[in-house]
Amino acid sequence: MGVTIRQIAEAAGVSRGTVDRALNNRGRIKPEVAARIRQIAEEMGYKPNQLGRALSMSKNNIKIGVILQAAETPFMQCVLEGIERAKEEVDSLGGTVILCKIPHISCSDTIDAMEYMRKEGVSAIAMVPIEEEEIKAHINLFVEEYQIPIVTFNSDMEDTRRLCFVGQNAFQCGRAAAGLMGELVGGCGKVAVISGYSSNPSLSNRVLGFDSELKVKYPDIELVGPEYCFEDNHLAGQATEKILKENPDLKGIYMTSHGEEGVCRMLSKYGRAGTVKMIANDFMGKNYELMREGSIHFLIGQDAQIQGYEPVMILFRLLFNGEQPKGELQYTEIFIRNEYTIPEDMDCCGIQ
Amino acid sequence: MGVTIRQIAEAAGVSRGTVDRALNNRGRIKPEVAARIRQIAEEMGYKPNQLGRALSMSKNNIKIGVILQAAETPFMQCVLEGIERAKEEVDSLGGTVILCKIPHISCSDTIDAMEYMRKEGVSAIAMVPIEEEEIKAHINLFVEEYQIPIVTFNSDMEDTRRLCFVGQNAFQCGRAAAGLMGELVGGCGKVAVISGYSSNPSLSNRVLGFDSELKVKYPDIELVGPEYCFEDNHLAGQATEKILKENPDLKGIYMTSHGEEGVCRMLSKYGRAGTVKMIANDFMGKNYELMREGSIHFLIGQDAQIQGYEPVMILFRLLFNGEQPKGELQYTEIFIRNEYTIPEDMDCCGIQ
DNA sequence: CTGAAAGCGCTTACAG
DNA sequence: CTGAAAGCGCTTACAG
Repeated sequence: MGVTIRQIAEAAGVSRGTVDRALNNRGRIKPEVAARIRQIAEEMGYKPNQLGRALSMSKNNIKIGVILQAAETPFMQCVLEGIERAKEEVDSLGGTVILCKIPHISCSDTIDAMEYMRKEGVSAIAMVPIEEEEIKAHINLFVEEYQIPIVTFNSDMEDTRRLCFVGQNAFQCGRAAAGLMGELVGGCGKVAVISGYSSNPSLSNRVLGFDSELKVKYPDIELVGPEYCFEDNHLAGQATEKILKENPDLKGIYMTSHGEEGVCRMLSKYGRAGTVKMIANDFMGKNYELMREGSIHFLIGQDAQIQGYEPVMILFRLLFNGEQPKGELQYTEIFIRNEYTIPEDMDCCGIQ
Repeated sequence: MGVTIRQIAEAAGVSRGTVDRALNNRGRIKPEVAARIRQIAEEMGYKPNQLGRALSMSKNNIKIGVILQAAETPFMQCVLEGIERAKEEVDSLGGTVILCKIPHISCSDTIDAMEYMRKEGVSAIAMVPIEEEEIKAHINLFVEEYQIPIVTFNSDMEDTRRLCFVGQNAFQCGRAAAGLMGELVGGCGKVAVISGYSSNPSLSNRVLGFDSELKVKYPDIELVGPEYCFEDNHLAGQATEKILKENPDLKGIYMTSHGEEGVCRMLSKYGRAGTVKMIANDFMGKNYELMREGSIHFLIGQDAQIQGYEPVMILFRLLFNGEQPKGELQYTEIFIRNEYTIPEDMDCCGIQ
């Protein structure tokens, strides 16, 4: 147990309020007195007790808004778990978190949500942005005009005044896949890419990272595709069939996005499951199962929970302690898993 | 902001103390009253405010002891960081953590540390045990006689009354390495193992897991070794040279323990760095560097910080909330990294 | 510029 | 079995 403000007040012969003013630079105090108190506090090794601080400040009620897109998808469900965890922590520290879940992707709903939060009097917002000029303008409006700091997560919106971004470095994710694939196929042969949507920047960046790194590090690998499957198993299966027919000597497939089951089913049908090396993304759906049975060789994942948790906590720390985020780009870790490193007691998101 | 005990008291027409007794099963309350209060609390959606709770309880001063072995090693330095983080958190919640760092491995020092902590009045101990009957007996004595719960970390001590263990599943770690190596060398050829000490159970388990999984999954791989290098670069180099001379067609090396630099230097000398596939453990020393330059292909790591952090927090949660640990064996995650998934802004331990 | 007091939500002796 | 009160360490109007 540490030194308290009361002990310092006694040692300095002043009141507790005066110590508070000195230590927290609140002004309205004679500079000499403040200096003397600060020195005494230093000598006594004073460390403010966060508990007292938080409890006392809980009158202020820090309110943070969170806007989630595509809330119905499994991935966002995991992100949501992280948000809920942060919410519990903020609650227990006397703050409040309000959440808007937007189904699918909607620009107008997003703007409505932002406006709603402003009316609710939030002091900060964490949100998944959408690639739209209107959203961009609104983010800047909130930050500059209303002084409401904004953290983006999952997708970034670089050319705005947002405080920082929390999410995956998709390009690097693709490179990691390339490094794995290069070793899996022994550095030569044909490797295909199946992606989800050509319009999705995260997925495109994975493809880009994968392609460019293969070209640099494994120039003897020939790239096939990308084919697009719109995250649909049936379409993914069709794409796989097409690729297999055109490239009977195919050695590997990298999937940037969902549709893994469809691919694996088709590989099985052609007797190629396990021999065509496969790398997929995210610890969800049937992916662990497919890895256990040998159809998927590596899974690359992001910590979805952290993507929900951190943005909220970054804002809370900012508002509560004045603590600035560590950097503008907070990339979440890129996990590589094989069948031996599947967590045993995992939550719905497959992260331990 | 949630419902408070005061609001419940008003709603129920009783005092706050009575609500406290009802909600925390403290007895000395008429069962019907207790039941009614609990129902009201439920209806109002009461969640205890941890802040008020902690501040109030900080009078009790929960004291937790931590005993660290081989504290001078880089790995334990990282574990130490986790301990420090836990200590800060416990401090800020009104508790105390006292720490004994034991240099090298000493049975008598460990017992002395345990006795010291008991005299200091700790309510629980987190410790790295040593494989000695005396330690085993002492752990049981503390748990059974003195009612001081003990959590082991880093190494386990299975047949004792310790509450739980936090650390790596070394056998599984070896299997993960086998899965990687099998793919790296294309499922056939000669693969060597270099370990640290034959007497260290963690290292032996890695070797065991590696060997057994290769036999099952890649029967065409021929195992060489294990050689022992006592975590010394020079000896590791000699072992490597011996292996290379006896097996000019060597395709891979798995190192369970330190001495990586020595191995890589020798591989370079023979012009085999990069072509002999290498898998090593832990994100420390020069390992990331060796991976960047292509000498090491995969690193398998454990979250050393968590190994320090969790044991302390498990005990704190137990003493503070009566929260039981989730399971007896809390295996930390097994991370696989290639050169593309090296965290950018890492602390000394190489974990983000 | 400084102090005395009330309050944040909970727990805990102490009376009764 | 129940209540009234003090206290944990801090912040914040309110007086002066």
